[in-house]
Formats: sequence, structure tokens, C-alpha cells
Amino acid sequence: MRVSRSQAAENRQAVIDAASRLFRERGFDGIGLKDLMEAAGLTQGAFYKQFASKDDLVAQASERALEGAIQRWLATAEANPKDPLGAVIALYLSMAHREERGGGCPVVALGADAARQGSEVKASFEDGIRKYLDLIGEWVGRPKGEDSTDKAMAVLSTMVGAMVLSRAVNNKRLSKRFLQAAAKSLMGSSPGAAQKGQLR
Amino acid sequence: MRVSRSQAAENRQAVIDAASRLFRERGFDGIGLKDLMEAAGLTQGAFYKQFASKDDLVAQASERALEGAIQRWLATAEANPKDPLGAVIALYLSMAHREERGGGCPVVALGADAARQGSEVKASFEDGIRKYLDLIGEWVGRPKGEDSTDKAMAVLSTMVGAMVLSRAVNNKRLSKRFLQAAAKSLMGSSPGAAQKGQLR
DNA sequence: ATTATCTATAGATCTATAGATAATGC
DNA sequence: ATTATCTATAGATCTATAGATAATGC
Repeated sequence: MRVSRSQAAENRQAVIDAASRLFRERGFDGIGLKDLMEAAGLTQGAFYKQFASKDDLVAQASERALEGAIQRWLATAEANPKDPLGAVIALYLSMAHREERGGGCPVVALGADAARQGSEVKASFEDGIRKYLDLIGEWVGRPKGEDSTDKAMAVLSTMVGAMVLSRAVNNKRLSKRFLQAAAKSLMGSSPGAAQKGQLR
Repeated sequence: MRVSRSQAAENRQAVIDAASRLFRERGFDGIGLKDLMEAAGLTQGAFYKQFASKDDLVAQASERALEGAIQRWLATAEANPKDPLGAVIALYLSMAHREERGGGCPVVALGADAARQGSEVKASFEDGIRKYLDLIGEWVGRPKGEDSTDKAMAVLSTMVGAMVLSRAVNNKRLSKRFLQAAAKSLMGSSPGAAQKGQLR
């Protein structure tokens, strides 16, 4: 029943990937190791040869989820060199993102859960959040008389909050309006944007 | 062992109050009925005469938590009639709020959890969120050329997101800076504010 | 010989229910 | 007579560990 080292490494990655998705869908406490391991094609018994504890997996899956999100931001930016921030904001504040909890922003899906965890998990989030800020900070350019990190923090806050709110309500129109209102308020933030006037 | 009707009603309220705090501290899945009932001074067996299920309590405790938050906003506004929005924002975007998860904003502590729940829980959140919006909408007055509900949505998004981010990181300075950056970006929003120039 | 995975299980905890008890409310 | 609460428990699930197995890697 033993597998090769590289197969074991692949299995390990599969567990982290499954966890990064399932934690976002159900919360850290919303899914057990048995279901997580089965989602990765293994049985529960194999878990502790790969991870020290569930908390260990929580930290690693958080890190993975943040990395994935940042990669998606980078890909979106590269595809839209004239207005990277506008493109990322449009992707982020979309109903598609609202519906896709398992593959969406980990700060929205797990930020409150992370606040209840130990410093290891928060370190994963802090790293990812700093990278978010660095990217936005680049994209907002040099706002006049403003610190670009402060500006980036305000922009990210609006994005995260709008998605949390959008997901917490039943009414689809209200959900959508939160995303649109946030997008509108962020319109001035990307210098590359062809100023489109009011969205309406 | 039976108690009077009014005592039973009080007990019921005590359970909802304890749950509204403990759910915010630990998440809906982070605390069991035994601990919840003990926090209210009862034993687990009494639970199902008062509530249909844990989900039922989750919905009612969410409603209670939102009501409490809105009451606090109203009290803050009354104490600061010249700039109610500025006062609420200052209270909300404070490190004290960051540290006080159990008594803080339920949207921050449980919004992501609510997104994973059924429509009853989301209805509690939607009601509370609409009340938040009504209050902010009044306080922002009539922003020029802008819809006041859209404006309120953007303001609330920034507040909620900043607190989620502030709580998800280890570094206190970073936490604080998120709150300050969000407050700064919202400075123009309250018409009653004595324009204080840059905070710096 | 080592070890990644499997099956099986320990011990704790979770939600929910059953039956006993004793005070309320008619 | 009704019923709010209590103790006790059923049955499921949770994290973590133990021991067997069979393929790897020296």
C-alpha cells in the first residue's frame, strides 16, 4: 500500500487543494478530516503522516487559497494591461464571484474564521493580504496627496466588505446592488481607466 | 423543576443572548448546545422545549445580534447629533471593536458563516443590513448627483471589509492602519463633519 | 528496512430524544 | 393536568492513534 515519494507529494497537494476549496465552502469547522481526505481520493488514516494536525492543514490550505487568489489577480491584470485594477475589481465584484464561494476570495470566505484561529493561520492571511495590498498599491499609482498603501487598504476593504454583504443576504437584487455600488465608488481609483462617466 | 411562564421566557432570552455573543466569538459551528445552555445557566435537556433546532437558535441569535448592533448605532448617533455618521464610523473602526468580537458587528463576525446557512438565517442578516443602510442613508444626506443608498452601501462595505481585514492579521500596526485608512477614505461621507483636513 | 496508506478503533463531543421530576396554572 | 427543566442516553461524527499491509528505496 505504500506509494512512491512523488506520489505521496502529489497526494499531499491534492489534500491541500481539496481543503482550500472545501474550507471556503463550509468553514474550517464545517468539514471533517474524513470528508476532506475522501475528496482528495484517500482515507482518513493517511492524514497524520502528511499533516501534524487539522490546524496544520488549516494554515496550509489558507496559504494555498490566498496564493491561488493572487495568481488569478495577476493573470487578470496581465490580460488587461491598460487598466489592471479596473479589471480585477470587475472580476471581484461580480455575481459569478458571489456564487463561487469555494473558488473565491479566501478573505471573504474565511477571514472571520481566521480571526478565531491561532497566529499560524493569521500569518497565512497576513502574507496574502500584504500581497493584495502591494498589487493594488502599484495599480492605483500615486494618488495625489495620498499614501498609496492607505488608498490600497481602503480599496481592498470596500471590495471585501461588499462581497461579505452580498453573500449574507437572500435577495439577489440587493446582492447585486452591493457589488455595483462598491464598484461605482471605486471607479476613480484606477488611473488607467478610460473614465466612463456614471455606470447607472 | 418546572418554572413559571415568565421565568421560562427569561431563560429563553438568556439563551438567545448567550448565543448571540458566543456565536460571534466562535462561529455557528464553534460551540455546541451543551456549552451554550450552560452559559445561560441551564442544562442541554431544556433546549428543545424552547427551540426547534440549533438552526432555529442560529437564526434568532443572529437577529438579536443585529438588533443590538443597530441599537448601539442609534445610541451613538443620539449622543452625537452634529455628526452621527462620523461618530458611528469612529466607534466602528476602532481597535476596541477589533478586539471585542463577541459584542461587535455580527456582519463581520458571522457574515461569511451566514452565507453558508439557509434562507432563514440570511433573512435575519438581510433585515439587519437593510436597517444599517437606512441609517447610513439618512446620515449621508443627499450626496450630489449620487444615490444615497448606493453611497450607504459603499460606506458600509468599507467599514465591514476593514474590520474583517483588521481581524484576520497578526500585526497590530497593520490592523490599526486598515481601520485608519478606511476611516480616512470615508471622511468626506458625513456632511455634518467639521472638515478636519487630513488625519495624517 | 522503511514508510504511505489502509482498516479499525479509542475517546470525546455533537444534535436530538426519552423519561423522570417537581412546580405551575387551571 | 400540564409543562419547563433535569438526568441519561442514542446514534452520529469528530480528531487522533494503533497495527497491518504492501510497495518503495536503499
